[in-house]
Amino acid sequence: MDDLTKLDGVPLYVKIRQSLRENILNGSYKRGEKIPSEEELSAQYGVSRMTLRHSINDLIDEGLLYRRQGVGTFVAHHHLARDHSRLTNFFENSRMDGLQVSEKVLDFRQIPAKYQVAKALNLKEGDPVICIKTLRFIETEPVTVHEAYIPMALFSDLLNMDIESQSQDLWGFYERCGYKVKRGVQRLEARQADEDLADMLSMQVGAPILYKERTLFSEDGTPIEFLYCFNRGDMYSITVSLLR
Amino acid sequence: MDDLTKLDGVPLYVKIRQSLRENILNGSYKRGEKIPSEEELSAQYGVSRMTLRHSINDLIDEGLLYRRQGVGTFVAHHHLARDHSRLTNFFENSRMDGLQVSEKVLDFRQIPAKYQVAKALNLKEGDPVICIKTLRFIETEPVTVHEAYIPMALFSDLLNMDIESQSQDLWGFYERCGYKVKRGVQRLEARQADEDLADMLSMQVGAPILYKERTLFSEDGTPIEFLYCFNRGDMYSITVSLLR
DNA sequence: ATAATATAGACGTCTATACAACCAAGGAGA
DNA sequence: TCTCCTTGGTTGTATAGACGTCTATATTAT
Repeated sequence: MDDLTKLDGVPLYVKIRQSLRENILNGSYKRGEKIPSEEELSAQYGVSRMTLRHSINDLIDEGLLYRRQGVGTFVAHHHLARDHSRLTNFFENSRMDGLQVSEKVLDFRQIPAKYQVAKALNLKEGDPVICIKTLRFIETEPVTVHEAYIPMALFSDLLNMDIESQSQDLWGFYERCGYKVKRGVQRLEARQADEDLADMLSMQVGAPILYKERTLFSEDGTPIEFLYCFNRGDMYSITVSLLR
Repeated sequence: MDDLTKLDGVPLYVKIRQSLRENILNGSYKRGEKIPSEEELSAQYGVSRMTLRHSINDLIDEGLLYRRQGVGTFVAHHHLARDHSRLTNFFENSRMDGLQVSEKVLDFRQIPAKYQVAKALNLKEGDPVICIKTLRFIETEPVTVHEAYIPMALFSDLLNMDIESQSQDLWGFYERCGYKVKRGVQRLEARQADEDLADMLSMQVGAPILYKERTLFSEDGTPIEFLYCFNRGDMYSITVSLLR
């Protein structure tokens, strides 16, 4: 049943986690039902109980399992869609839905940071930042004005690159520079389109705009991007998952 | 330095986690700097390395620390505000900001579930649900129309209770019924006030509304609440943190 | 019947140890 | 000077075992 032949560099707990995850998703372990005890499973997989617990802990974090001390470990009744629990970006998300997405770069240059940008990026007012302003489309329809600021000090390479090709994969670019996007904080408001926005997004002045401000952080907590985002209210909604 | 006298029922890893957290927050371990090695800390606290790692793992999940294999463990440069990373509710949040909050119950009764409600709560259309509609105020200003649906089957007790006192602490009520709020999924849109909303929220027809749909889940994945929420765009914003 | 108690099974915590993987820095050799 | 390699330090994975705590159930006493 379970090979788990070693020597491939994949940790045991990862393989076991994967095996358990499959059993849950394909229904071998049914929703709400108790799975075998840790003792039993560790014997089944031929690993120590601590290793097995490592796998189960991960699946609990994913929301697939839950424990009741003194009773057992159970499959959750409701599996949250994986995307919801993750920080994803516009292109990833929309392409996942099978939609054609594209963008047009409106502006791209180095400027001194204004107060709000500097504060979010942990810089001083006036420090150099790169500003990338784009208009984003879903299936030829303009839906979002996107205004990103990234610290010059971290990503000066960007200025020497082909922005058209980079701007669609900023996250990849960050990673190639050694900063993995790990966390973010975003704030959302409902606003109304002013003349500029209405013009760019082909909508009426006063129509609803879903406004978003977001800061992205790398694993070590360095702020790597601050973003203003104006989304057409009639074309865009944002889904997020919450933990307690 | 570190007492950790046992016999109080508090696990060692929790005490150590707390001690480390304090050292981080009060600056004994400075941002970006390396903390002592796991070997060193486990000796310092007089516990095994595995126990110490348990504490550190928790703090990494909180975003206070990060590891670099082969190098060490470091204090994150940017500590996300604790509230942001958590699922919190309206009253908790606003009171934390020192604001006076209150609410008026507009409607409270048992009704058959409509399609969307039934689907979110994992019920069949027409199954009985309890509907609680309230108007919420910050400092005498109406800001939110709040329409919650909860499954009759789980919380029939609610009908026999003083709704005025319960509705302000629904989460506490859920918990007393054995369902701890653990996860949530919410979707946000920008909309415009119709006549009803404009009237209730003392705003003009067409003014922006931050619309929110939310489902809450207990630890075992049972959906326990589905919510429509209409927030005055000029008074309300939503902040969430994201993980990757 | 009801209440107190014992028990078995399950998860929760903790230890002591071992080796693997990885990284930084310094030394050896070309 | 430059490259390669060794080495020490640190985190990553894994083990076997012990004991604590909690829950549900069966048993016993009242």
